[in-house]
Amino acid sequence: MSLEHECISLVPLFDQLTHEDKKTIESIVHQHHYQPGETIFSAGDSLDALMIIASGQVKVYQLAENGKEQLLYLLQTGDFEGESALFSQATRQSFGEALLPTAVCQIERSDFQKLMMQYPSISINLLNEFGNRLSKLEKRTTQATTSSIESRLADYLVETAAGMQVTTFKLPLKKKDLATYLGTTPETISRKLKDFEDQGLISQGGGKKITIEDGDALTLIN
Amino acid sequence: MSLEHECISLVPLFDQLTHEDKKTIESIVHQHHYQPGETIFSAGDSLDALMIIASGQVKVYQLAENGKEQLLYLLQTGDFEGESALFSQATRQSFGEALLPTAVCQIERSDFQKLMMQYPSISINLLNEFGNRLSKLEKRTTQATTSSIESRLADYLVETAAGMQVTTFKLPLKKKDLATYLGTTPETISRKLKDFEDQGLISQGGGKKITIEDGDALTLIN
DNA sequence: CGTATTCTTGACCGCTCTCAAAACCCGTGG
DNA sequence: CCACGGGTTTTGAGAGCGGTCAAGAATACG
Repeated sequence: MSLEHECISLVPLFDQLTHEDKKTIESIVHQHHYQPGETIFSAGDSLDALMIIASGQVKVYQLAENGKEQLLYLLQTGDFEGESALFSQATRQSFGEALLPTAVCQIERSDFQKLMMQYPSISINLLNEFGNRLSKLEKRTTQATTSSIESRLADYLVETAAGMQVTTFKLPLKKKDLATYLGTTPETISRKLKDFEDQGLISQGGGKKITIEDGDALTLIN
Repeated sequence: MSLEHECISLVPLFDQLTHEDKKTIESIVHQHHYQPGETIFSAGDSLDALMIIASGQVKVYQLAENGKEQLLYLLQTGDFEGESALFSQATRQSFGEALLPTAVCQIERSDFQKLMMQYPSISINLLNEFGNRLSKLEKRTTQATTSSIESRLADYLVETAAGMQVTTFKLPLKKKDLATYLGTTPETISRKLKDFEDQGLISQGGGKKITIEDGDALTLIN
C-alpha cells in the first residue's frame, strides 16, 4: 500500500467516496518529507495546497508583533491543514514546523476545488471539521481571557489524558511550546505543576511524565 | 419586497444562485423578531437552524465555568450564525442576545443540508466564511495570550474605525461588553482610554464618541 | 426632572512575567 | 560504562500589570 494511499484513507474527509473515486484522488496527491526542526510553511507564503499529515507531528504557530510565539495547533497523523481556508486569504498567517520526522501529502488548490464541486460530501465533511475547530478555538479564547493559568493548565492535563484514554502520559510538547499554547511561560508551568503535585492532584515522573491522581479536583480548579 | 427576500439577498452565501433558485429558498425561510435584551438562543439548545440577521444587532457570548462572560461575536445585518457548524455538535455552546430590535431569518437544518447538496457553491461560500472566522479568531487568540490589554484595545479602536472608514465613531458596545470582548474589565478600559487621550492618540466626546488622532501611533503600541 | 444604569476614579492586592542562576536530562563520544 | 556538553527545566527574588471593591459622577431614558 503506497503512502499516497495512506493519506486518503487517513482523513475522514473522503470517507463517503467509493474505492474507485479514492484511487482517482490518490493520483493527484504529492508527497513531501521533513526533518525535525524543519519549517514546512511560513506566514506570507501563498496558500496553494491542502496538506495532510501522513506521519509525524507538526506545530502550527503565529508570531505576534512583539515577536512572541503562539502555538495554535499540534497536528498529528491524519490531521490536515489548509490554513483557515483554501479559498479566502491567499496568503498564510501562520508557521508550520516539523517536530518529528514528518511526511505530508499535498493536494493542489485547483485540484481540490474541482473535487469539491464534484463530490459535495467532501465540502460537508470539511465544514464539519471547520465547525469543530471553530468551537474548540472559541472555547480556548474564552478560557484564555476569563480563566487563570492554573485553570487552563488543569484543563489541558485532563483533556490530554482523556484524549489518550490513560491517566499516565508523557507531555507531547516541550514546556516552552506548551507555554505558548496556554499563553504563559515555561517557568509558570513548572510552578503550577509543582503546586498540583503538592496538592496531590498529579504526580510527576522524570522526563515529562505525568500521572493524573485526581481528575475531578483538577476539573474543578478555577 | 418581503423581508424574507431581504435575507437571501443580504448574505453572500447565495450569490451564485439564479433568481429562480433564490425564490425557491425564500419559500423555506422563517422569520422571528426580538426585542433588545431578549435571548435568541442559549447554550444547551439544540442547533437546528441557520440564522441570518435581517436587521438589528446580536451579541454572541459564552460563559466560562467561573461565570465570566466572553463576547465572541457581534452580529450585524447580513451576518449569519449556525453555531460553528450546522453539522457537528448538535447542541449550542453559546448564547445570543438582541441588543437592538432584531429580525432573524431561519432556515431549518434539514432544508439547508438539502440546499448544500444541490448547490455546491453554497458550501464553498460557507467554507470561505468559516475560514475567515477561523483566521480572525486565531488572531484574537494570539493577541489575547501574547499582547497587553493596551495593545488589544488600541488594535480594536483602529480596526473599528477602519471598518467604518471614519476617524470619529461611537463605540457600538457598552464598555462592559467591550470589556468581555477584549478579555478585561470596564474599569481598565476607562483607564486605558484616558491614557490614550493624555498621550494625544485619541480624543473622547460625550457618550462613547471617540476620535482617532494618531492611528499610526496606536498601531505601534505593544 | 427623577431614577436607574453605566462610567469613572481611587486604593489596594495578587497573579504572573522577567531576569538570572542552579539543577537536571539526555545523547554523544571517549 | 562513564564523563561531557547543550538544551531544557526548575527555583528564587523582584516588579508591574491589571483585577477587585467601593464610592462618586455622568449619562440615558421615560
